[in-house]
Amino acid sequence: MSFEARIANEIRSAARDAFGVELEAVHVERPNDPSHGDFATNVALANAKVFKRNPREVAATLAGAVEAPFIKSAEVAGPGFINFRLSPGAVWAEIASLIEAGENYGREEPSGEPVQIEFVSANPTGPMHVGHGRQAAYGDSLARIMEAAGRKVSREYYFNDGGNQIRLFAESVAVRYAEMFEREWPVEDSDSLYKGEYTKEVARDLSKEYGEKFFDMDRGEALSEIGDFATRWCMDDIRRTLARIRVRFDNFFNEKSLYDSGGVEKTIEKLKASGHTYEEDGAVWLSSSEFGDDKDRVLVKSDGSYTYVAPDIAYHADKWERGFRATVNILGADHAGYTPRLRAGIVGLGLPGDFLDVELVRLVKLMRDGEEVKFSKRAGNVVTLDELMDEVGEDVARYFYVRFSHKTEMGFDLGLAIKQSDENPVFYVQYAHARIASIFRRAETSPEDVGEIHPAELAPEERVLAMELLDFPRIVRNAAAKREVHLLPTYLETLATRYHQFYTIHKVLVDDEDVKARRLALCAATKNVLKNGLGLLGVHAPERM
RNA sequence: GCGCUCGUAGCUCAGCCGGAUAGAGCGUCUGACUACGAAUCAGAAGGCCGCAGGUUCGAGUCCUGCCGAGCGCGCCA
Repeated sequence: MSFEARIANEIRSAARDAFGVELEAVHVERPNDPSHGDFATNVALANAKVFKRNPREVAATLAGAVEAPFIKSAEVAGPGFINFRLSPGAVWAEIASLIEAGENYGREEPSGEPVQIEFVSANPTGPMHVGHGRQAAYGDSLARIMEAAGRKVSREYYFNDGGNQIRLFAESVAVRYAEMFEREWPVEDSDSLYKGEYTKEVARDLSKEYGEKFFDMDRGEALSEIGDFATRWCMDDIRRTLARIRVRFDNFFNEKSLYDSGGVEKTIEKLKASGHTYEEDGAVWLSSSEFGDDKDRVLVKSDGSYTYVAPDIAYHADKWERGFRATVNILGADHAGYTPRLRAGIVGLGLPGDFLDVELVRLVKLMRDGEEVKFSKRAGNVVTLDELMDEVGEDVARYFYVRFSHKTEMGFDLGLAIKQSDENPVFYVQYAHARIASIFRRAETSPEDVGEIHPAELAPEERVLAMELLDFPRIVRNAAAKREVHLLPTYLETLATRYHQFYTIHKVLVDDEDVKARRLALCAATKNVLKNGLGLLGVHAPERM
């Protein structure tokens, strides 16, 4: 049990004994100022009305009543805070068990209902770009963090391999393909085609495998086959990129299977039967405005084809049928308006609306030499995720992506990122880890074997470091609950600072065996937390650098 | 116009369930390597926390309004 929880329990029982008051929420926090002790609580202030007494008086009574071996002192301060100091023995015991826990420190065994997280879900019409990268890094880290916080997680990638975009993409490749044989592939609207260089690569591979066969085929069949090939090509490429940025999925789900299984049709029929649809102008509309959407949406167009909403609703019905009762969709901020209509469809099917939860990730504003790089997949001037990683490396890319709240716009100046890579916060955190590894090499021992710890009073830098280390599980829980991945990088940078400060003032490898064992324990504990924390972000913790 | 997300140091951003003197990195300036890694540390400068009200013992944090930014508001996805 954390010190916060243990202190809260002490306070609760003290309030019960001294005042006959049953306290509900007892807020215990770490003060910013070390002179205010290791922990502080504002109960006397926050519950002034309940106690019907002067807060300072209440605080004094509570502080006097608290008595536990792990608490060294409890003092009243300011308008009525109670400041706690922990006994060194208790702190060292926690540090020892932290080291003992190893990779499980900060991690709870997953239990209960699984949550399904859907993210990236980029269409297979081109390589992943830097915007996808942010969603990939955020989604994967969130999944890891939620797992660490004790939630079962299933990661899924939904890809659209049918529909208009794919048809356009097939045509784009067909045009390139024809060029290779110096022939023509007539298209209606060449402006809407994908123009990226990669379309040539797809065409080259296509021609290698099939030669000129598509010129002799029925145009529709040819396009369908080319589309299949091009889609597969892109998915292979995307999977490679995902692997490179260390993002894994439990399942890749394709839109086509929903048509093949009749899922889309079944969903539409169900919606019709539910009475939440109507026909107008030859189209089938979903009465989504009944469920909070701005307006009603078309499900089936007047030409009989589906809008993208239809398969998406079917897809979510499928998630429900597969047994998921909680899902999180991670989407680009440009899809903000999409949630209400999808939720309307879900509710229309009789499923609970909170089955679907959405996190919007702001787009990445990519800068190069102070100028914004506009990117558009069709125009072809995309900066791909692979190019970004080529320039700054996988660790920097992953770390940088999640360093800021996913809700804020992120400006990423490529030129600057390369130039400043030496001063990058990733290296700051990694350096602390490598530095510790170096100490253990010199000490000729391992972090798992630091010897017996004989508790003693901690120096200020040691105490601050220790308290930071013991805060890790709370940070993980908090990040998971709020789905704010950036709390981890923020924490790790603070921890690294605490360690560097400790390191500068205190020599670890001293002659006094007791002192050495305690300091080595702090090093081992820090190394462990840095490694676990970076692991949650998909960033390496190097032994040397 | 309506909706969503934001507005904190020159720049990029933190800030726990409302707590004590609002923090870090980059940039600028000054110091510290013949002790375990100087990719580090210590210090300085730099703030009407967008503006105005409200809630209360206490507001960067909660509420309302305004100003500003981004995104969305298709029988595109």
